[in-house]
Amino acid sequence: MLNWDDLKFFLAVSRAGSVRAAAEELKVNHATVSRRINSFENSLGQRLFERTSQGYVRTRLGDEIFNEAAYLEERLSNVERRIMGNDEQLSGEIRVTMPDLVAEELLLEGCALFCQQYPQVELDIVDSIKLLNLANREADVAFRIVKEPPEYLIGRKLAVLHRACYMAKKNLPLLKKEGWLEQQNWIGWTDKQRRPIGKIAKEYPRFSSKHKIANSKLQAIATRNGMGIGILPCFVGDRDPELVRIPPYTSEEKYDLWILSHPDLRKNAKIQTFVRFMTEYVHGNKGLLEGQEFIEP
Amino acid sequence: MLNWDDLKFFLAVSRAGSVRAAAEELKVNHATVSRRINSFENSLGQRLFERTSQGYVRTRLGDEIFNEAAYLEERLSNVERRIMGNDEQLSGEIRVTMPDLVAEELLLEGCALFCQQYPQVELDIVDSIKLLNLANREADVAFRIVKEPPEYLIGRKLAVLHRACYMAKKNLPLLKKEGWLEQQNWIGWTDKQRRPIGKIAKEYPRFSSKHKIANSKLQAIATRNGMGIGILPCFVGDRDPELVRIPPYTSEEKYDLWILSHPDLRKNAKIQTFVRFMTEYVHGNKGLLEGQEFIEP
DNA sequence: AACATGTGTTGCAAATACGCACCACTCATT
DNA sequence: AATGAGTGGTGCGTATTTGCAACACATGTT
Repeated sequence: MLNWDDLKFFLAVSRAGSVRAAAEELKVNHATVSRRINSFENSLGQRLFERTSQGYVRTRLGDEIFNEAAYLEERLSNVERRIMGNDEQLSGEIRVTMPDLVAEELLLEGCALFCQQYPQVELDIVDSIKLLNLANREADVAFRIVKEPPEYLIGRKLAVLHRACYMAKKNLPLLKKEGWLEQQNWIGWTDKQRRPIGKIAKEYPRFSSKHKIANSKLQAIATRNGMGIGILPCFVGDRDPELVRIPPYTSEEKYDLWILSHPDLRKNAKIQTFVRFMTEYVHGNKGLLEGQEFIEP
Repeated sequence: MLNWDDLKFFLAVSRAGSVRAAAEELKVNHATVSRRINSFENSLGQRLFERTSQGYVRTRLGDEIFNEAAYLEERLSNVERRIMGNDEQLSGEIRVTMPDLVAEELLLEGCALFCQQYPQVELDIVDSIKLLNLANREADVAFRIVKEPPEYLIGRKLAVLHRACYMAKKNLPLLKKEGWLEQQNWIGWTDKQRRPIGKIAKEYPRFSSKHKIANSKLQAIATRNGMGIGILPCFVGDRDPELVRIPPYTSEEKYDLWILSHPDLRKNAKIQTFVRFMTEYVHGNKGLLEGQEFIEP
């Protein structure tokens, strides 16, 4: 039986005049187009195109089919419109979940831009520490900070999150005092993690730990107020005008930021548009996330 | 972008009312239909069918699409007809090659039926011992008697060919004479094979070999005329009214009959129709080929 | 003449779709 | 109840399809 999709390829090549141009239009690799046209012709036992050095030109049979196929495509776009929602515009709801810190500092801005561009789409944003279950479809899209995402989800790594050590900017004059920095303390997270780990923490072996604040946002505020040295994500610290890194100003990569969705939604136009949009948005702010926007004093 | 082929599945399920029935119509596994419908709905973000215990029932959206899709299918048949029509005129020819013996005894009858049902197809039948090259399109379809076909071709095993030992029916009365059978001789093929090989030959260790006839058809005639005991394919011997098997009437499997074509033609409708037709035809005569139609006297 | 840019094809590894064999469930018949 | 014939769903091994990258060839430019 005829493969309907083959006609789509036939039309694209017909109009574009070459395999490569058609491939771009169809957003697939040009080798795929080449092979599918060849396979289509084989299945018919007929040639639809003459191969010239400039590209593909329809044969007589190709011409005959072209008109019918073009008409079909036209009608098909009606179906598509009817399915995709009555407008060309995307509409409906997208449920998104994201960690509160990145949400506040960065992602919400991106979401706002998205809503501006697609006003019909309604975002249901859940800023939750708890990992919502994408498998159960509690959310359509998730931003997560992990090293490796679960393998049953699909998505991309958006950025490598860096962190660095910060102090309150208002204490900057004290830094010149000999021995002052050495007497400072970390701001602790929990009992177990009173001593920060990672290579960056080893730069300051003599720091002690004081306080316990198990929340990133509050850690930032505490640091801002001079309660100690905070290890904060660069996208928080570098952007905060009241914070400065301490010497030697280096940052350390810790986790990765991923955007994830369920494989079933891989072909869903609305979801994928959102994913692409946010991916691009975050890439635009990659420097901040990866701690490259800090300028040494 | 919409996958046009998904509509084909949508239509089939729509009409058949269940995944399994649609699968049969589409000649694919029902799991495939199930998964494609689910994936289609996921890509739309909307349901096209309600799942009931009796099967799939269209939703309101499904109804809307159904009309458009049904119309598209109708128009699509124009394309198909046009291609087929063109196919008839330009290359409405299938080149088939087959061994002469099976051709005469069985396959040609099937070909005749095929031509009757598809009068627009012209068969170019080459009954040749020499193996034509399917890769060079010297033939589109080949019937071959082998144990294992070359792996660069695709096809199916049609039957296991059996052979048995025959004598002229007119000599049947002599069989009652004590010791007559033991004095008979094989009809030889070539020098090297003057003594037949295989387990069936061992049943008659005392037979000598006489004559040399290197052609199956002529061997049959020779046997018919009482020149000796012939080892013949069952589809020749069992069907010949002038031949009978000798005791203990057993048959032995020797080669397999295959129908083969080039992978490039895997999707060629004409070829595949022919292959399917002939496969079915030969299956209908399987008993004869496999020597099960002989009734012991 | 060398080069860049256009064309389509092909080998190979990875992604994807498929068929098979099973399962769970519903419903009608025994 | 027990059975059988429907329904759809799922895990797994395999077959097909795809993308990538490297080609080979033609054409126009430097």
